[in-house]
Amino acid sequence: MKKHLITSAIPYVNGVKHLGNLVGSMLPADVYARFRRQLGQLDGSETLFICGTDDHGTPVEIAAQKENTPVAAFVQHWHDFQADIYTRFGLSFDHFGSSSSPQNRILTQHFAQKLKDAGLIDVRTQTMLYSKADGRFLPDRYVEGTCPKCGFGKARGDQCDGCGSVLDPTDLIEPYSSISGSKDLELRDSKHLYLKQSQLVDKLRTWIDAQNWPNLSKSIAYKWLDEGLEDRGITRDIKWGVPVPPEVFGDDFADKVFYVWFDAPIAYIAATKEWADKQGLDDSAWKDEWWFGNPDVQYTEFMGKDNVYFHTLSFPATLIGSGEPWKKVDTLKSFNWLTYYGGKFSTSMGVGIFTDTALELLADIDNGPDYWRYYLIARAPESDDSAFMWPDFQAVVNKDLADVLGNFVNRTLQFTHKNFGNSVPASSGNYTEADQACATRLNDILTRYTAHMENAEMRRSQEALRELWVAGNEYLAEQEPWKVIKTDKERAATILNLAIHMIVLYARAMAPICPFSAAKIIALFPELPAPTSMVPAAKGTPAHINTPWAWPRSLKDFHATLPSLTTFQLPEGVLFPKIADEQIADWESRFGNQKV
RNA sequence: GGCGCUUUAGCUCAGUUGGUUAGAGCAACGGAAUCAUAAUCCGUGUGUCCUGUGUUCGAGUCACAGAAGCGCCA
Repeated sequence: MKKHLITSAIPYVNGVKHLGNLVGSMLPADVYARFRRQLGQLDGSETLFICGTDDHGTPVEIAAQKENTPVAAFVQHWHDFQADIYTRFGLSFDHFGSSSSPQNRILTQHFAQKLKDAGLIDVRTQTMLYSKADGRFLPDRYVEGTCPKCGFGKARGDQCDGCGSVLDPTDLIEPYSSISGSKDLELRDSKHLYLKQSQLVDKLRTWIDAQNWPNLSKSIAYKWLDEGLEDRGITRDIKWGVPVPPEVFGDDFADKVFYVWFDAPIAYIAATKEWADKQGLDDSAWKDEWWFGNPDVQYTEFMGKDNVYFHTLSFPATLIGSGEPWKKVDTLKSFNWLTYYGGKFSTSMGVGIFTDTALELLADIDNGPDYWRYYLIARAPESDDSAFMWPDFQAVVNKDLADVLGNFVNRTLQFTHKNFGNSVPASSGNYTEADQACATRLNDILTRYTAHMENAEMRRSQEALRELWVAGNEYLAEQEPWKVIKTDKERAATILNLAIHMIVLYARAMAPICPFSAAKIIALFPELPAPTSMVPAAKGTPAHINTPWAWPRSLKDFHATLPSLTTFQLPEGVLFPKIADEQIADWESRFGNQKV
């Protein structure tokens, strides 16, 4: 039986993520996972969707220090903060873990041990700047000084923002610590562990040759291989991280931790163990079933393009180097950036829309998160960077969700209600050519839609979904039940019966992209099972994890999985309230409407 | 600096292995209809397919050079 393992790149724990982070991996991964779960109800396949926060590294350590908060508490706070936001966006992780979990510490140390056993770990000495005032080694970006090339006063140890030169911290004139400002720096030697990736080049190439990845992913991977993959330092002189076990690597390493990019991808595995542990399952539930040598597992990773290197080379190097049969990625889906009016979303500059703000802006609308989900999927930066603009957001949401879909549901149910009350009018069973043509068309669209979903093609999926909705409006315009009913009530009943079934079809088909709205529509039909949630409702908003709705792969599948419909309710209020022009104008003035 | 991506209708983008009059959605304009949240449906596009050179019977589609924008560089 097929098993679909899905991971989204884990967001850095420090602070709130913006919409670009959301659309770059977690949201498309969620759409794909939801689709897989629904399809699983037809083909029996299982789905596991894992994510978490990336907790380690210097930025977190320093941020916590500045707030005078213990790092672990700082991390826990932001982890919970982010998890809550994602729940409210309807992200249906089976588990949202932490790279600072005990599970990850054990696994990371396990991999380091295995790599050492395989002879792939070297000890090398690095010379780095040490700040006495800060009591720590300074990573490149935390050293500032005057650029030797252009004289720019605030050049960083890795690069000069004045002239763009790539620098070494020791190049800087009058270097100082950007943490404390102290100039009391000195060079000290420090021993570090290196992963001998250069010895894994052949194995990696053989593996990558066999992969069916998108061009972008493959070309990035080959580029690194062609240039000769360099050995990589996997330890750091900081305190916050997975400790390097001195019993394995010696006392020189007692105060060191693994580099954040060494332990972060391992957290995919560790978070799966967290998931199993939480339910009291034994190790085979996460290991043998999902990660360790099960040939039935199909593994799909979602990430922004900046993460491709780590997922195509460095993480696989860890897995392959271990000599153990750990599951490696099968399908690697990478995204470009969402920009704010063509400029960068920037956390430090406060440019763009952050996920918590996005939720607040539409807090009055109970399916408001779907507005974001739908829009972001429609504009997913799949082949190129894609620009967020307020009027575009308004146009897509109002036109597609409110006018095309919302109005179809409303016009169908209102008209039916006037003529047949709350009962679903029975079909005569006599179908016209037009009915057949409509069915054929819906079937064609569903076939394409399913194929796009299987390939995790977001924009195309959204287009197909929209086509389904348009087909319903066209059918009504053609059949004119409001005219037919004056002379032939039975025929009008058949038309409406079909239109009402389309509503349910739409709800099931849109559930991966717009789960909240799908649930809202399904709730109009008392005979249809309501969604249940695995995740506790956060702030009154359920995540709708377990949708009991089979995927409508075809009309045949749709009908086979549908209980008979006899009654319905009119929606209370409007399914998709529109976003007003004044609202957009207000947001434009608040957040800006030009490139920064 | 190295490498890569992008450049197609006012806007956002599709265009498979090169093959006849280059497509979709939005916007705009015209019309139909009135069941519906004035929503819907139908119709309307003379676009140096960034530029240049080349390969070819034939190029948006391939090659080379260049321009602009963007990204990545562990």
